[in-house]
Amino acid sequence: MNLSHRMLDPVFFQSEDVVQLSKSLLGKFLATEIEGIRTIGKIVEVEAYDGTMDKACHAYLNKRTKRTEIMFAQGGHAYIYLCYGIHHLFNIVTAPAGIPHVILLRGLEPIENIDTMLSRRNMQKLQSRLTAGPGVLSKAMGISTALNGINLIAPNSPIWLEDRGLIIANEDIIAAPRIGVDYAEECALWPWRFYIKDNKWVSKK
DNA sequence: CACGGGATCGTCT
DNA sequence: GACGATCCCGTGT
Repeated sequence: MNLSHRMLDPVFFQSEDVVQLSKSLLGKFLATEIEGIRTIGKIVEVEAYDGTMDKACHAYLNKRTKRTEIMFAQGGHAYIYLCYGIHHLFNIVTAPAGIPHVILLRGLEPIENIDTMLSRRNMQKLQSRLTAGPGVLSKAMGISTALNGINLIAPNSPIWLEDRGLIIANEDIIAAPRIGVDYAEECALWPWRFYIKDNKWVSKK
C-alpha cells in the first residue's frame, strides 16, 4: 500500500459548506472492496444537495422520511437510493448530524481493476460510458442500495475515499446547473454541479 | 449524432 | 397511483 494513499480524514466530511466540499472531492479517489475485489476510480464530477433549502434535494425543508433519514446522520455516511427502479445512485452524506447535506457522485475515471468494472457493466471495450454517469459508476464499482447507510469512515468499510495528493486547479473546475432536476424551479438553475474541465469521464457536456 | 420511448420499483401522496 | 438526482437501444439522418 502506497503511503501517499490516505483515507480522507473524518473531519473532511464535517464541513457545513456542501458546495465548497463537493468541489474538494474532485480529484479524490473512490474505492470499493466488494466480494474481495477492489476497484478504484478518480472523482471527476459531483453535485451538491442541501436539504435545508434546496428543492432538488429529497430532504428539502429538512423533510424526514424513512428514505431521507440517513441524510441527517453525521457526515461520512453513504446515501444510496434506487432511481427509476433501476439505478443505484451513490451520495456522500456531509456536515454534522442534523444537517441534511449530500454530494452525488456523477463521474469517475477508472483507475484500478478496470477489467472487473467492465465485467460488472457487461462491456468488452473501455469507453467513457463505463463510469460517466451516476447510475453506471455505481454499477461499475459494485455499489448497490444494499450498502445504504454504511459509514464510509469506519475501518474495513467496503466503500471509502482516498486522498492521493492530487490537486485540481480552480481554473480546471467547471460549475454548471445540476442534471435532471428541472422540477426544482429556481433551484434547478443553481450551479451546484462541478466537474473537471475537458475530462473524458464526465457524464455530459 | 439526435431523438424518442421503454425499463422497472421504492417512495410518498 | 404517479413519478423519479437514469440509461440503453432502435430508428432516422
